[in-house]
Amino acid sequence: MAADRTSLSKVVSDQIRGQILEGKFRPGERLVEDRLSADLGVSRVPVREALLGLSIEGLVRLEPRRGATVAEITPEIVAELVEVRALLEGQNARLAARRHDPEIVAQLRETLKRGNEAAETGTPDQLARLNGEFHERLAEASRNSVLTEVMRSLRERTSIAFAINGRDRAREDWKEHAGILAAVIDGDEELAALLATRHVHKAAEAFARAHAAAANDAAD
Amino acid sequence: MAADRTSLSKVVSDQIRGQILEGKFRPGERLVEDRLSADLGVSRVPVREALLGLSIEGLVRLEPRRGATVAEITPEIVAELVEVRALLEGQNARLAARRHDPEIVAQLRETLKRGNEAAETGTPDQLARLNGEFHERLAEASRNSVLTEVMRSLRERTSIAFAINGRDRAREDWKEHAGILAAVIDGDEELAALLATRHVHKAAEAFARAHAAAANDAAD
DNA sequence: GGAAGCATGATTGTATACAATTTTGCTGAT
DNA sequence: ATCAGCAAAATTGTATACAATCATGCTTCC
Repeated sequence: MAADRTSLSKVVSDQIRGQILEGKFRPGERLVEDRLSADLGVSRVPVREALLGLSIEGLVRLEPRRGATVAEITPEIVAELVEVRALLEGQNARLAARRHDPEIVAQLRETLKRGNEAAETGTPDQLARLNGEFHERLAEASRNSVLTEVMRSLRERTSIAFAINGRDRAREDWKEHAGILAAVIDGDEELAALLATRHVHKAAEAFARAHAAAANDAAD
Repeated sequence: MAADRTSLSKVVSDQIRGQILEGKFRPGERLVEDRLSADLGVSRVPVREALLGLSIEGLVRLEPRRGATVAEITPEIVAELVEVRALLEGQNARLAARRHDPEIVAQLRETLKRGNEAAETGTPDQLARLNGEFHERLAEASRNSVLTEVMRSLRERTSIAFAINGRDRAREDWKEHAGILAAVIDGDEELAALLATRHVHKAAEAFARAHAAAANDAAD
């Protein structure tokens, strides 16, 4: 077997995170240690460590003696997340435009191409993954690892909420991605920042509409 | 005994975090699980969970199979942290000025008073604690819990590095705090944001000077 | 004398076991 | 029928035990 350069807790953590982000575990759902450890074929210890880590990241809610649940991202929390995320995405885009590293730009172009295709024919699963990939690569373009990590954490949490946005919004997403990338390539810092900030707000508005509509349906 | 509404891992985590922030554990120092568990009178499990959490917060570095060390905050990392922190402190101060909640303002005044005293006669320990308290309360003034938590995480990490700043800088710190608070009370959003951003940069510059001087001494 | 190789001790990673607490479902009284 | 009270089951929190890996110091060979 290849040298294990990572711990089992990390693997378990990535598994659970993945299932949450894919929507396999829904917000509010209980995450029972025994069941997870049985499903993943490990003992409870690495599962506990994974859940603890995810709770600090904000993806899981941990109540003492009452166990773990998938974090419920309320509209109020979304508003707070968006307020911070919009600011950071803006600054990040500004820095990305300042550097406009050719290698990263090439990667972003590649992701953009695949994203545009997926916006038409892809599954929600693929869309979510490509969206994450675009933002991750854009975040790396600032060459600030602290910024990249904070943004990733915020993005994962908003993505749980934004999952209710449909294909219409996905098409808009990728149009906006294209605009941001163009500004980055041009080295137009101000425009890149503006578009990136606006992109977050637009996604949030789409979420707010979808959320209100869903609440209406539930009230019928 | 009063009802334990918190887990032992949390207690242990707070203990270790406190010792790191007080400088009891120095950057680069190894944190051996056995020793910590013996010192704190608990088993290794809560210690492990605490270390894992602290590593996600960025205060501890965890290498697979090689254990935990107190995170070393290099000048490069400081620069990254400061770039993000300055932005967030600015936005936070802007929001604080917009709300200028009387109750929180009263608390800030109280902390400011004690901070000014400590700047003259307090121990480095007290200074660090009061500095943290001021920034924590200022962060709460924005009424954005996400922002508060992200800022706390960034602040803790910079504070490890900024600990080498001496009493001269402490006096400047509290002068700047006074300026920020005054702008918040006035509801002057732009000034509050400017001063808060500048405050972070000034502390970073003081750190850079102190760090360079220390490096010079070491080269002698 | 120095370096490679190996044995030993120290430390981390995972599993299992047990204690403490919470949840759940039943029973019986009003 | 509903609710309080209690017993049993489920679940979490902590401790201990063992396996896997890494660090250290010795021996031996050149």
